[in-house]
Amino acid sequence: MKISTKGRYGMTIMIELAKNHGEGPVSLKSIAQTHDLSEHYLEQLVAPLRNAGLVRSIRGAYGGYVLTDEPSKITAGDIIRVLEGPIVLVEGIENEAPAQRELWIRIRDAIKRVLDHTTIEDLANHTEEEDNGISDAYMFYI
Amino acid sequence: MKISTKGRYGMTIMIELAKNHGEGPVSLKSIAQTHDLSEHYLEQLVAPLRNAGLVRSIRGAYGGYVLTDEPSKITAGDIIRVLEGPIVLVEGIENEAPAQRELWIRIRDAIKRVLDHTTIEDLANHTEEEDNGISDAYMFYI
DNA sequence: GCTAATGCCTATCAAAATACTTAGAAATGC
DNA sequence: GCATTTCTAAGTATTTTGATAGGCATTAGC
Repeated sequence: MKISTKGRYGMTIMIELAKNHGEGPVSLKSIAQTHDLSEHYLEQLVAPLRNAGLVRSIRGAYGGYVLTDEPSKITAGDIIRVLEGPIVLVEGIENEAPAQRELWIRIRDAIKRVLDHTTIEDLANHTEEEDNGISDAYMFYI
Repeated sequence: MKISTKGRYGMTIMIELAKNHGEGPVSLKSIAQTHDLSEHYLEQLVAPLRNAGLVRSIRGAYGGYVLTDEPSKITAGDIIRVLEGPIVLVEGIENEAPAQRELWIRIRDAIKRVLDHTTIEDLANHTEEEDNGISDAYMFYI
């Protein structure tokens, strides 16, 4: 159970756009360079975001992408859902035994709550200091 | 972001054992038949559960598997972690920008809370009626 | 108008993970 | 001894992931 690079890099793009909101377009090239990612790959990820109406593109030299809405109005869920597809925790869950269904539903609700209550404004404003003490890789195991 | 059949069928096995706790071993054959699954595939899934000490096997005719502990002492997390591996939501998270890290941490904590507070006794006792109204497939999208 | 910068589109591909299947050996109750 | 069951290992088809490649379309600045 993992979030793929689609979701991750997509969040990277959107948070970068949120940080530059109201200051003109941001090019994928600059994001790719800052985060050391493949520009071509980011192009593929931004396409669904554009189709979903979350970003608007400005073509040509000095072009790039801008958010179509305020960062406070865009949630992590909006982004993750577009990029990871409509998230089905378990395929064919409706056929599953009620006992197990109960577990998937609890997990689904927990994730849903986080995704829908976390905006990219929240995240863009998040500073290093608030992370107090989380540093070792193993701390990120569930 | 999906839970694979490993985690799903593993939960199926463990809930079935929980329901029969104290009444002798349960064979994989019976579980496979009840849930219309491949017995051979279940064999592969139960091996890690045995290695992790969650179940004990009884070989030979009329053999099967039993829980090594009370159903109230075994959590969904114990099972999912064994079968899906130590769950890393995001690979190399410690290198990720603090803004994004914050999101993965919130999701991680939410999932963790559910997994560690849901026991297979909870689930085994869960009855159909409590599901009130959840029926359509789309309701399981996150 | 030319050029550089940028977005847009389609195709291809290698590696890994997933979800099994196949084949058979070893142990045990009756 | 035979049916039943666990145990072990290997093989395989499909899907997903994470890109890479090549080229066209649009625009700002000179």
